[in-house]
Amino acid sequence: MEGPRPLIRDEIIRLVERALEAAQAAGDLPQFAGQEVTVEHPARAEHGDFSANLPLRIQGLARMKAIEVAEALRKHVPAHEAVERVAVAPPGFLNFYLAPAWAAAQASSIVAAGEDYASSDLGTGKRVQIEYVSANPTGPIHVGNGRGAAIGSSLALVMEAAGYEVEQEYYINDAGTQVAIFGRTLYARYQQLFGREVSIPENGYPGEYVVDIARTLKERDGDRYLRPEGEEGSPDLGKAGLDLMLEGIRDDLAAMHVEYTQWYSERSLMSEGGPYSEVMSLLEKQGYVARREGAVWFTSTEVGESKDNVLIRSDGQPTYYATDIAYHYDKFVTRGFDRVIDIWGADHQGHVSRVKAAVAAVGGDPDALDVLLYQLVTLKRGDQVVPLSKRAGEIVTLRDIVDEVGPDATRFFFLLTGANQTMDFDLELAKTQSDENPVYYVQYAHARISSILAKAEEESLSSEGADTSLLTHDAEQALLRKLLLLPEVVEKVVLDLAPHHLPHYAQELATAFHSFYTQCRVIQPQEPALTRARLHLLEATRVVLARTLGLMGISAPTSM
RNA sequence: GCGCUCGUAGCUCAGGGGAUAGAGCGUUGCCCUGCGGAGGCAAAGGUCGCAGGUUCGAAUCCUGCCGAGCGCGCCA
Repeated sequence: MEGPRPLIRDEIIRLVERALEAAQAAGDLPQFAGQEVTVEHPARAEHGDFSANLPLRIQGLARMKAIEVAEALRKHVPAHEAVERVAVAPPGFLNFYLAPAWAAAQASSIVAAGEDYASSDLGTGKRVQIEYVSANPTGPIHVGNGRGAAIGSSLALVMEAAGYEVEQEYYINDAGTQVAIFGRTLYARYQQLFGREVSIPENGYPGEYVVDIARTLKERDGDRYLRPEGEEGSPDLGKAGLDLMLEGIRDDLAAMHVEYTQWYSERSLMSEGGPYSEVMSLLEKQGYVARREGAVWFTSTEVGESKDNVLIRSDGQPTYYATDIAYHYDKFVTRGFDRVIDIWGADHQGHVSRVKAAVAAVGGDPDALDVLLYQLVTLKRGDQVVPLSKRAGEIVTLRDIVDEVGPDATRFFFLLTGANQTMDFDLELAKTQSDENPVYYVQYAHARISSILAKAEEESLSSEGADTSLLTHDAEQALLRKLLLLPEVVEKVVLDLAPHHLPHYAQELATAFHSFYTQCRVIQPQEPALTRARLHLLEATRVVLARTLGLMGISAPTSM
C-alpha cells in the first residue's frame, strides 16, 4: 500500500527551504546556519493560504531588511503545481497562494482515499496504550469521568488514524481500601433488606445505588451471603457487588460509544510472582526501599521527588501508589508499549511526578509516559451547581446525561473544551436546548449532502468524469481549502494530545459547506458539467465530514 | 505557605511569537418562485486580569502581583 501523501503544508515548507538554499548559492543572501522553516495559515485570505515568516526571523542573521530577504527568497522559490503565486508582503512575509485548479483536483484524491483520508504514518510501528476513566467500581460513572471517556476514546481513534497501534484500557481498582469499604457498605444494605437493624459503616457509600445492588443480589442469590449477626459479610458478596457495578460501568460507557480493548484488574497484579511482587523486589534490590514507622517506603527523594511515599502501610496493605507502580511496570516492561498515555482528572495532578519517578526507578522511560490531565467539570442546573461527589446522596450520573442528550451530543460537548480548561456542563442547557447543540449543525451538513447525493442518483446524475477545474467559485474554493485541512488537524491532535481541535474544525467545515450550499446550486440539469463537478465536491465533503465525526466517535447520519 | 492549571466579547470557549484577536450561543437587522430554513448574510459587542521585561513583532514567552480551580494522606 502506498503511504499517505505528504501534507501540502510540508511541501510549502520544503519550497521555502529550497528557496533559502538557492538564494544563498546564488549569493542573493549571505551564508548562515540553517533555520527551521515553519509556515502558518494567515488569518486573512488576502494574505494567501500559507505564510512564511522566515525573512523576519533571519533579518538579523542576513543583515538585511526583512522585506529584502523576502524578495531574495521569492525569486528562488521553485515552481510547484499546487502554488499559483508567491508574494512578498510587509513587513517581510512570504505568502503562498494555492492554485484553484490544484485545490479542486484534491477532491478526487479525497474521494479516492475515502475513510482513510487524513490517515498518516506518524505513529506507524509504534504501540501506544491509552488508559482512561478507570473510575473506582464503587460507584456509578459520573460526569467528570465522561469527560475523560470522551477525550480518551477520541484520542485513541485519532492516534489509530495516525498509524499507531492503540490499546484502550480501563484499569479496574478491584483491590484496596475503598473496595473493602464498598463491600462492608453493601453487606450492611444487604442485611437491612433482611430486616436487620444495621447501619452503613462510617466513611461508607451512602448512595441509593448500593441498595439497588443489594436488592439485585438478594433477588438473584437469596440469603446465601448472610452471616450470623455481628459477623463480617462474605467476601463473595463484595465480589458479586463489584461485578454488578462493573457491568453497569461497561453499559454506561458503551452507551456513550466508548469501547475498550482491555479491562485490566488491579487484583491481578497481586498474584504470586506477579508484577506487584516483582516490582517490590526490584525497588528493594535497587535500594529505594526503607522501613520506618511500621510502613515500607519508596525513598523517592533520592530520585528528585519532594518527599518519600508509602508503599506498604503499617497494616500490611499496599497503597494505591504501590500497585500503580506495578501496573506501570507491566505497561512498560512486561507489555513493552512504546508510549503510554494516562488520562486523569486534574485532582490526580500530584500523582504525576510520583508515577514518573517510579517508572524510571523500575526501568521504564518516563518520557514515554504522557499524563493528560483534564480539569474538573462543574455540573450545573441553570445557575445551580450540582455536587458531583460519589459520596453525596443525590448524584447525577454520566448515564443520566447520555440518556438525555444522546451519545453524540455528549461526546461533542465534552470534546469541545481543551483538557486543561475547566468546563461547565449545564444540564438545563443540554436538556432544553439540545436541538441547538452544535453537533446537530455538523451532522445536519452531512445529512444534507447525503440527501442531495441521493436526489442526484434518483435523477441518474453522477460525478462520473467530473472536471474539477470548474470549481472556481469562492465558496467552492473556500470549502476545498477546509477539506485540505483535516490532515493537519489530525496531526495537531496527536502531537498536542488535544482532541478539542476536532469539534472546532468540524464546525468550520460545516460552515464552509452550508455557505457553499446557499451560494452554489449543485443539481442543474442544464449545466451537466458543473453539476458533475459539484457532485464530486459534495462527495469529497461528505468523506471529510464523516471522517471528522468518526474520529470523535460521533455518528454521521444520512438523515435526521 | 508550596506546586499544577486557568483568567480572551454579555455567556460558553478557540487561538498560545506574526499582519485588522476568532467561533458558537444571546442581541439587532436582512434572505425562501429551485437540491433539507436543524440553513445563509450582516451589524453591534474586546484596555486578551494588572504591571514590568525579552523581541523587528507579545493575547501568546519570562518575572512579579491580583483573582479562581485543583493538589500537597500510611485515600484513590
